[in-house]
Amino acid sequence: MLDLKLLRQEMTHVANCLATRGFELNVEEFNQLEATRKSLQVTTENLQAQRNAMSKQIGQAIRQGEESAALKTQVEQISQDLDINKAKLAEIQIQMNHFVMSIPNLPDDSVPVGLREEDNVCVRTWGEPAKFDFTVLDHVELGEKLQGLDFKSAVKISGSRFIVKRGQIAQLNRALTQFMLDLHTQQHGYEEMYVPYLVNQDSLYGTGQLPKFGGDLFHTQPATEEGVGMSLIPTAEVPLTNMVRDTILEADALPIKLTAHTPCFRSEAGSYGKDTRGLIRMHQFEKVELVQIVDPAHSMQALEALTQHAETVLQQLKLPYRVMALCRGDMGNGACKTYDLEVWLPAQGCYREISSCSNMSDFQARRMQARMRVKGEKKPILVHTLNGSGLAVGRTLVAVLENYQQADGTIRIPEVLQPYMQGATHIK
RNA sequence: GGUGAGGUGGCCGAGCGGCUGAAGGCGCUCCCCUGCUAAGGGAGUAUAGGGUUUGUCCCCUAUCGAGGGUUCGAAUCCCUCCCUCACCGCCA
Repeated sequence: MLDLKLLRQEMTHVANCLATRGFELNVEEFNQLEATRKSLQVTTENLQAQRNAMSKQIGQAIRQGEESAALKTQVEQISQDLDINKAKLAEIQIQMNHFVMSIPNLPDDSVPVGLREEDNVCVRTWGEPAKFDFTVLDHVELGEKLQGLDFKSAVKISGSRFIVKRGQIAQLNRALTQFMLDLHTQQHGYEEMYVPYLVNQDSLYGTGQLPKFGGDLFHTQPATEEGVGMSLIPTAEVPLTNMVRDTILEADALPIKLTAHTPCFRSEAGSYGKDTRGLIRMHQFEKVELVQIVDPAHSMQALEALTQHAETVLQQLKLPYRVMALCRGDMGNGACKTYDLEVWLPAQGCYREISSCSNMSDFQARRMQARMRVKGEKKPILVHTLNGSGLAVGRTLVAVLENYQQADGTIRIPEVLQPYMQGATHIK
């Protein structure tokens, strides 16, 4: 959510800036809403002030045993007007709120201009794609050959875009998450968290999934008729970031660095036909998430650091990758800057996204009212929030299978994972 | 799920229809005093929105778990919901 004051005062600048990410701000609609809001709010507050003052008079009159009936009828009239105005104002505020909540974040100046994926800029690459002297298999063939990826059972049990992993592959999956969590907690200073997988609506508004992207989520049925159901998390970013919702933090409590391993659930509505083969796009997948809550002055350095933390996972696994700075049009709604990590997949002969690291600046903090106290400042200021995958476990598994495959269809186990596999060196 | 007790400012805790944005205490900030330390005295100390100015000044409104209701007026009364605690039941 953007700063309403900024929106009011720098409308043209904001609109132009948003246009560079492909969002058309309806200036006219906003101005109209704003004008109506202003006049309604002023009259409403004036009426309230009148009512409060006269009610006080009535109180005094009664205490002194004076007549108060005339005053009462006057106030009654005011109250009636007030009710009408209040209702109108509430309606406008709902509209305003929806309007503002639907506006994406302003991109940072350093973000490449462009609207499509092709406009993303490669910042650096790491590692060399290995050369194979045999025909490489993709992870689906490898997984089925090793009887470790069971797509048939998953379809029977749940449907498409689900997976059953078994045996050594299931274990490798577990090894990956253990390895990632250990790395981030022991080397990168994150606190390990265990969080709910079902969250309430406030949390989803806080991190920006709602109101715009409810269709990407799985929602549970309301528990009661009036009650609103909870939703399965699409990423641990939601519970982790919402830890600081409605909180004023002391400066010395920052930065807060949190990590959690959770399943993630996405409806993938609108992605029909995309990545239908294999593990790339699942309704349920696992991720080790990194979240940082920082002083706004340091958020850009924090983004670089957080991206490094995610990169370290790939480096230790010796998986070739590249870092892409997303262009304005390709970034997620709440991000002011995003780096995607793309891992090399030999079977596809291309790099595929395995992590997305974003600085959300104050976009989520404003929605969540997550603030900090600054020395010398009277008012608390909004913190900045960042998040990134460190990494998507399912896709990392794909990368390991494909990059570490051998001519006979077996898989070497990356050295750093072997301690987590009882010292095993291969999956056969 | 049942019964009972509660949810008030950074924290503790009063208030139970108007004089309460909220006593008192703790904490914190500034000042004074005391040669250090301890103690003492004084002042200040919520958040959000708006008006007005762009002067960190002033004014207004809202907020005592959330949402409704009663009333001229609600932290205070009524209803619904959420949460916390205790006991019972059930259960991984």
